[in-house]
Amino acid sequence: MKIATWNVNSLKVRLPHVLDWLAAQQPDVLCLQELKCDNAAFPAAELASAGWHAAVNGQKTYNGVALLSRQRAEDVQADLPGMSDDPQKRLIAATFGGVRIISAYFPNGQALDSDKFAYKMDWLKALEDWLRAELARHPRLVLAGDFNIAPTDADAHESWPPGTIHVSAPERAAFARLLDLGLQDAFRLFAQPEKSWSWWDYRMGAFRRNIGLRIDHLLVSDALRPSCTACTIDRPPRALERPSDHAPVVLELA
DNA sequence: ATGGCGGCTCGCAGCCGA
Repeated sequence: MKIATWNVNSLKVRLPHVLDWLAAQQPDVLCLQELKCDNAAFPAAELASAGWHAAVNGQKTYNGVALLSRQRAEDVQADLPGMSDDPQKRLIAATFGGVRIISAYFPNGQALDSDKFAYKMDWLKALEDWLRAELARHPRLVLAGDFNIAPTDADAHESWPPGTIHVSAPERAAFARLLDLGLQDAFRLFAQPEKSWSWWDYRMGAFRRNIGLRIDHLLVSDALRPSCTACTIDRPPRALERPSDHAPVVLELA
């Protein structure tokens, strides 16, 4: 089983890249984030023509997540139960072949003294609380998405200011609490090149200079860990014309 | 590295992302 995650930064703009990537990579499930379109504007027909089902939790302008798959999604859930008043569309979960797969777009947080950072930490707490129950219901589980957290110093270019957004101690502690629920960072189950990033700023030639962060992750439950055979960051899409600023991350399960 | 890019919007400037 092949599961991937990709923050596309506007599905409308990136649809040609996504269709090409799906055709070439043939994943079982692709978790998308930052659709920036509502459910009515979601390009379901174009995807269906290529043979892909979609479970969508869309939002205009910001956020928006989806699960694309060859098999139809089962037991679809949108949003975090603990954030029922939150209008931001950041999570969708469904079951595929007995594996629970979550596509999540974690809040950015902007800066540690921002209201958006408080929201990020609240969201992380709600995720942790829900995930504990979700893991009990679904031992075979993958939490995939744009976490907006670089979990260790090896996951951020040295130029990223220590202690700031994406690398701060409270964010990393929240990430560690997710692992404590019985999850593994699939990327780190395998030997990887140094300076492996999943996001590069559009500005200042960051991709060409390989200045970035590893903030897109696939966390696998303990029950799935023995099945993991590979996890890689697929850089070439970041080099396309008019790319997303994120690259896909791909997990292979035996 | 703090801006520079690129997406969005009852748009033509400002917000947001990371």
